[in-house]
Amino acid sequence: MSVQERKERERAGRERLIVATARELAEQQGWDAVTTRRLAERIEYSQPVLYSHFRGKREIIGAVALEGAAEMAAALRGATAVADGPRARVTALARAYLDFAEGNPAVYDAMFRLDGGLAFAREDTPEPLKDAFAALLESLGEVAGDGVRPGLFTEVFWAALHGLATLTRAGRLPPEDAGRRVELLVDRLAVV
Amino acid sequence: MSVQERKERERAGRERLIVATARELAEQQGWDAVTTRRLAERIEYSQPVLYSHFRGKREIIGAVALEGAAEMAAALRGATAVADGPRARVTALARAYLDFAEGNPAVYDAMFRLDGGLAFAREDTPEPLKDAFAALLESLGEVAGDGVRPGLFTEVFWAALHGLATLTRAGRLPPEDAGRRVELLVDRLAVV
DNA sequence: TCGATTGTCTAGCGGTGCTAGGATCGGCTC
DNA sequence: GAGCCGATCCTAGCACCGCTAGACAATCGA
Repeated sequence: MSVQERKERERAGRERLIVATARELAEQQGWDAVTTRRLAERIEYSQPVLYSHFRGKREIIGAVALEGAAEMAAALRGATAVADGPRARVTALARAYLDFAEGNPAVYDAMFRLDGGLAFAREDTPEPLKDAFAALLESLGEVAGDGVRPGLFTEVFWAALHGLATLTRAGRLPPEDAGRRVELLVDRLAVV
Repeated sequence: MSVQERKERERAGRERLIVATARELAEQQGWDAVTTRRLAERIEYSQPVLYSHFRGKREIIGAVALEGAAEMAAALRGATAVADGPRARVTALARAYLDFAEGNPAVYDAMFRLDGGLAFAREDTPEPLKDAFAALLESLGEVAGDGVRPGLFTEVFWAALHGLATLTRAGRLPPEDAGRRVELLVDRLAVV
């Protein structure tokens, strides 16, 4: 049995190595540079090994997305925990979200822009994704206002943040006023 | 001279054909299916002909984006023209924007998600793109509220719409509550 | 009618995601 | 300890991608 356990351990380790390497490469040079050949070379295995762990490139992106979702949830909770009052929490949440998107663009893309083959907004949505949404909901539910379903409010607020994050990074919005845009968004959307 | 003019006319016609065919193919099967080989086959010329009109695939995407921007601007102005009062105009604008994004997903992607090699939010931004933003500004400037720069307000509102459009289409947001989300967005952001 | 120029095509480069099939290595049985 | 056998991994290759060099043909002006 011990032999089999060791093999499984090694296999799991190699899988983590694949995901970590894909992420690293994506952050360094963008997802376009993450080819199966380059990835295989970096982990010092041949290409087919990748396919013994994942169905294809899409699933690797999905794995990076799940990892990122857990980190984002932690980052959001960390930011809101040290803020006083609902209004301050929402501002901290928005800033933390945009900071995460800016600081981990490849991970953010894996989560929300690319197709990682993951289910969203459904029952069989993977737990890390549900939890990241829950982290948003925890602070945003407080300021949804009367008669507005917290989930619906969270969706709208999230969409606005997502729009700001993607349009800014794609050069569609000038980066200078980023701070003022967040202020305006929180001012108007949150009911304190 | 007449010969040269005829040639230029034919050339311009073929360029329109390329752009129209690329757009059609993208709407039918997605941008991934728009390969230079398939595109060349559809216009019944060989691949290199594409490169005598455009530097590469990116520029073709850019051309589709410009065409789409003009159409979107017209659609937005058409929708707001028949609405009474600032509040109704903003609602109509938001609906028209999301309808355009849903009805022309490939064009929308060319404009705002893919890299078409176009400059945004700068002086040398192509006129159609500036005009599409202007169409947003015309209705949104009315409801920016005191002390808020209309341009900044428009950017935030636009980002929210963009977030809703992209997250919904990518399956990140359930499509059922789309209408309610727009209502909430207009309610909170617009100062009537 | 002939030469030059313009236009178009064939063929091919290096790259992509992915896979079939053979070699090699390890653990298990005798 | 020897030899079998199955798991594991790699080499080689498929069809496709964006893009381009260079040969060829059609068309124009003299």
